Amino acid sequence: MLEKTYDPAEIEPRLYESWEESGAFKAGRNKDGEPFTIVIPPPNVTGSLHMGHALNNTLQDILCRFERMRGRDVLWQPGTDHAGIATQMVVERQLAQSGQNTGRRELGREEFVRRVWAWKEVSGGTITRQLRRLGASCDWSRERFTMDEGLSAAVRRVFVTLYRQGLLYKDKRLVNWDPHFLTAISDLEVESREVKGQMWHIRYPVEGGDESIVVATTRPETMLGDTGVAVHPDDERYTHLVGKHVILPLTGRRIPIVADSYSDPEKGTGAVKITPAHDFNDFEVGKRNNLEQISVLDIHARIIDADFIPKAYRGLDRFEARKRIVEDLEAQGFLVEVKDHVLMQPFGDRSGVVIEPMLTDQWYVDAITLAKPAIEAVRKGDTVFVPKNWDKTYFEWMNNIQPWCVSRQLWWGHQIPAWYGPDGHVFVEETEEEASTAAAAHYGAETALTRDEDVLDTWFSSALWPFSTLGWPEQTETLKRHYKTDVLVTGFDIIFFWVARMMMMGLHFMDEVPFHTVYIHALVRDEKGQKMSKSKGNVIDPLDLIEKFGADALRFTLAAMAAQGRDIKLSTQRVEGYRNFATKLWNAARFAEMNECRVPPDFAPASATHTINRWILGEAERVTAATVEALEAYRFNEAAGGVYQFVWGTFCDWYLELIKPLLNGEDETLKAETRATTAHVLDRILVLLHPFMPFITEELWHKMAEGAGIARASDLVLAPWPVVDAALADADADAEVRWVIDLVTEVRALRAEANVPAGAKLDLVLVGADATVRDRAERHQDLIGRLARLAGIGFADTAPKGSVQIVVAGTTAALALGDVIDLTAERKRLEKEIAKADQELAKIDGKLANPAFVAKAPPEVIEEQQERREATAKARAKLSDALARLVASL
RNA sequence: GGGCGCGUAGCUCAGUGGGAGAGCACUACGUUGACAUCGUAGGGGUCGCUGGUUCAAUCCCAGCCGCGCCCA
Repeated sequence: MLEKTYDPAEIEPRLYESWEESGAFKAGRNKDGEPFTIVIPPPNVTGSLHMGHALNNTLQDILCRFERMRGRDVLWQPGTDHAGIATQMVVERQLAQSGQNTGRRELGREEFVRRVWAWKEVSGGTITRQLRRLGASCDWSRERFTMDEGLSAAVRRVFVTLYRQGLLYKDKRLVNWDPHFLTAISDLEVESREVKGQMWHIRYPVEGGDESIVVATTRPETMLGDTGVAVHPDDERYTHLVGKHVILPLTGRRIPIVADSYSDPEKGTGAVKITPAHDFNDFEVGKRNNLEQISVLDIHARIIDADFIPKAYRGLDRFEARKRIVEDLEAQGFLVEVKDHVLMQPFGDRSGVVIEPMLTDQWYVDAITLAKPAIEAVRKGDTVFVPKNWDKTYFEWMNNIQPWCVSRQLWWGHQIPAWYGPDGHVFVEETEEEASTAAAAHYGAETALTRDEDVLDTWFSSALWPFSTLGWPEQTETLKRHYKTDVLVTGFDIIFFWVARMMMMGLHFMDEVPFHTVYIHALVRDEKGQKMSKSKGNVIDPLDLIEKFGADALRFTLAAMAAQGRDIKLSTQRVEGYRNFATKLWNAARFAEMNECRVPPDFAPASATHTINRWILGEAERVTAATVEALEAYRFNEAAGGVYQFVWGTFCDWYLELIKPLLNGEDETLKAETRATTAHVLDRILVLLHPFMPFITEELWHKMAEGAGIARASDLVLAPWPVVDAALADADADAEVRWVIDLVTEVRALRAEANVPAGAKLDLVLVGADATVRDRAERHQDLIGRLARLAGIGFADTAPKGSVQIVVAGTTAALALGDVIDLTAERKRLEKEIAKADQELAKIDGKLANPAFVAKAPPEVIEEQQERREATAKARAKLSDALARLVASL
């Protein structure tokens, strides 16, 4: 016997363990099945589960469980990401907090990396444990880590291959430099924010004469590295100065005035200072005009110690230097004016400090070349985005892609497989031995090499994830069988970081797209629509919700809210509501159990005879088909909503109520059929709900069988998904039950509006009922009586005196209210109903009277309108009859 | 400046070229041996505004207003 209440906290962990032990999630278990493959977006190894993960993995799990039941050989490939900068940050912070005053540099690279690994060992299990708690049916036996042996080998192979193909190279260019972490970062890791600053107008004297030119800048301190002044070629104010030189204040350096269309005559003074080594635009201007590139900042963004820089500024922090330089310019009369100015300033997304464009040697991937096939693949539809619109975002980025800076001056990550000889010659090889061999060949003798200190951008290894996790560069069976994968489920925030790069790498190395579908889901926000963040303190921890309401409730909530194209504003109330849904299901199962419902081995739904049973069997097929259709289209919310409505609104609210008289009746054959049907439909519900609510459904799957003394062929997780049997739909049964439901609903509404005490049983008379109605009423009078609280159902040609009338499907039903009738209320009700019908009629008549409508609308629409008009008119006539009679009796 | 998206019940949100929906909240009443984490019923909306297309627009198109996000 099922416990009175459902306790997810007890059930969920136990069931997960048993699934994992039985190998239910293992790929290859079902060798005959067509493969279905999803690679998990690898969470940071030292992270913990947040709401975005919960959504992301719930959706993947729904698909995996659905396809597994449908007979596919499912591989949900799990794993974690080493998350270079993020993880290094955490460990550095720990070092700082340990109070031992040892930073990573004091520790040394080897020891520091050892400590990061140690931290990974300690905390690395957290997120995978939490994914299990959520119910994620990953094949954990295949769990990977971006820095494990195999994946590291893949990284080296890709690096070396791209290098040899000329698609990866070392270059001295401006990069986004993070002066806090002392590393280069990619464009994507830079956040531009609007900042209130100033615009300084500085006068640069023109060489040989009294003239001067005023430049406007937001970064006066970089003037130490100015190597030119640019004016627009068409700007007549300055034409005569082009080709001349200015003498840079404070340093006295002599720099040229050049014409370049980069300067905007409308902005500032129309003249700009050019600092090629510290500004991306200036870098380009400098290249076009052959200007020198002079770096004036060190890696900490302090003014360097160099001869050409006045002593007073050497070693100053950039902001301090700005202050001093502005003061000095003012003192010496070079500062013309200072204006408040709002500018876009780049910040490191992790460090939060102002990013400095710096001229450094870095490794770059030729993304422009790699992007071409990746763009084409989406254009051709080899990979489709769902919702479709996201392909625009993808194209936008890919069409404007820049060389990808992949080197990082960090310690935690894949060290770049490049070695340098004494003369700086570079050897790019997969191993140190190969590099040594190459060096020996190059120099004609054994030569000591030093390895490149840098590591690769974390996303470099993530980009290989769909094939590296399957065994590449080895040509494994798994790789052959499961690449390309099926669908990638992810948030839009990493389309650039990850999706685009997987597309490029997948196409380049596997010659095939990594997935046929990219399902982009929403962002989970708090109930006010704010992005959840630690600093705002509005983070809802999915594990708290799981603890409180169960993983099933959280999963169902996320699925039900995962409508395409809109963010999810999560409220606890909603989760609570779906917890109640789980309880409802539990209680429905208890009811079935109490009534000894079970599916006999030879049960054939098609042979069911009773209308109620035939009706629910047809409905069950319909909801099954709808669920499949919705899931195949990634409409999670529709799938969830449809099943919810069926379980609560159809099965519990009506079917279970309708069969109570049958189960308590005398007809044993009918009872047996009804029990079988109930159990059959309940089983169906468990199957349909399993992808969404795996725990409670699995529990009931077993508990119901136990109670009935039957054995299940398998756990629900591996049970076969039903093939829809459309032949079970029975239009007559549908119409009949619909009629019963309408009648009961109408009578209930009437009772409530007429303030009939809940306990009072009334007589119902069907007026002028035809054979069909009479037949239906007689057949179902017990249950109609029960649900509508009737003493009995009779038939008559006219409504009994003093009765109140309603119209159900064209037939007048009279309720003898006797003393309990509230005549005024009843009159009001009838008038309201009539008014509603009149409004409706006016609307339809308006349409039908319109010749254009009759001429142009499709025949079926016209017919439908005519039918509606007739039905409404009939009902209105009966209502007004009833009203007339009522008024007469007053 | 470029791009994407959103404005539907008090709140959170579905949805559709032809009869406005759900959950929560609210109100009233609770009875029938699954369920008070429940049941029954009810109130509540010119579907942001203005035009256009159409026989017909909440839905398609344009403009406007308000809001959000991404990129520069």
